[in-house]
Amino acid sequence: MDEESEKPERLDIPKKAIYRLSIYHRCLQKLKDNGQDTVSSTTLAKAAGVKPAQLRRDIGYFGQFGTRGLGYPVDGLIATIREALGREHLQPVILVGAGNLGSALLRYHGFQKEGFEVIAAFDARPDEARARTLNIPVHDVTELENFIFNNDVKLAILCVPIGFAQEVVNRLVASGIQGILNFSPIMLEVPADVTVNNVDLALELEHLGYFIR
Amino acid sequence: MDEESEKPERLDIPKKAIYRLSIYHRCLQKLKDNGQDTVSSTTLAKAAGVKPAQLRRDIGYFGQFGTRGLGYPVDGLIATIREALGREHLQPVILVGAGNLGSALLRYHGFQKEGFEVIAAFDARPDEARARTLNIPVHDVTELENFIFNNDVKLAILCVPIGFAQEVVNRLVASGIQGILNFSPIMLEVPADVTVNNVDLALELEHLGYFIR
DNA sequence: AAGTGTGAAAAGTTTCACAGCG
DNA sequence: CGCTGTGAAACTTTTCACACTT
Repeated sequence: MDEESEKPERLDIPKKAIYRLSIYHRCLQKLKDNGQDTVSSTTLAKAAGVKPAQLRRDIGYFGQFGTRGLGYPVDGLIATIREALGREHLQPVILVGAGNLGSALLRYHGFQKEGFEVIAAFDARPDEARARTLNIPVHDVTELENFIFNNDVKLAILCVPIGFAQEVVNRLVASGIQGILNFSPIMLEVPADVTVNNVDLALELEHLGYFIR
Repeated sequence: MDEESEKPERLDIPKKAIYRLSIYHRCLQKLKDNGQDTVSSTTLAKAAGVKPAQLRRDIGYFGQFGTRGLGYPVDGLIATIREALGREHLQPVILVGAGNLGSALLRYHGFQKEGFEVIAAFDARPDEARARTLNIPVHDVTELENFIFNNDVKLAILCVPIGFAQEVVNRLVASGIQGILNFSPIMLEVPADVTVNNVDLALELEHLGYFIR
């Protein structure tokens, strides 16, 4: 949620800018596929749905990459963003809680596409039948600690029922997990050097309720 | 994404405050279940994971409800928030795109719990077998317009493949949908009086990548 | 004494606007 | 000329701190 930790430099980059970086990355990928090799802030900004000045500012946080009068090199920018987001290498991820939502996420291939690999799932009562329909091993949750340690996993997706969330998180943190994508509608308590990202589906729907009349 | 529309007063309330309102609502519900009938900003704020001053400010956007020296009436606050979020009545919702993620969301009961009812799903090629495993009708997407009109639906959950997203959104908007919960990793174009809420799962995972070392 | 409501300060973020480079 | 890079202005949101009420 927050970090006043040991990371150099990077601390004064707005969190929202980090999110936009991923969006830019996707747009750049598409441009690259189309054979573009340079792009102006105006063009990229339009594709990403932001203002050109904001895009330039966001990119500026990481250095100077553009050529005045021309624009940015597509490949160069992609490399820079991958580097910034720590995505040079395939990142292993585990998923805890292979219930309805959890199994759906395992079948969802959006993660894989973006440089993450969900290498295993864990559940309190692994469902053999369901496990066979996924092509990822579903382990008993008791094996969590060993697996994380042996495979040097840093990221976890959490889909367990509310009542178990905090307990599981404590174990994840103790085993060395540094980032948690949390689908339980609950505020998790973690040390300052662990980042939690909440995805609260009901909350997003409720939020819309405010804007419809 | 933004609105400079005809809504009175409410325009100067921060969007983030609206999100927090849903969180407060949940915490209040829990307090009520525990038999509490008043709560101080300090207590509620701790439960919601925010600072007391922020909670008071957020609540203050909607009026004065507290009693100095005592706190807020739990019931009163719940009522106020429900009213603000437009949740006095059960809100019908449709889901478009009953693929992997879509069907998982249909099985997810978090929405129902929070006052929304997913009353129908639509798909380009409704899968009969899969439909039987859900207890919600899956219609052909051609019936979209009629259904929305006949049932006065205002909210839609969008889980179609990227390539179809904008096209479907145009139809939703033309049929009177005012709020869209979008799971496709794409920036949708909608008129200013329609609100889009993006839930981009891959992006959330990428965001975590920045914070792990 | 306990706790709200809120001006005013601080912090965070976006946008403008333009100098300066290729 | 076109487009980046960026100071400075504008705007938004959070936090402080305290007067005020029960």
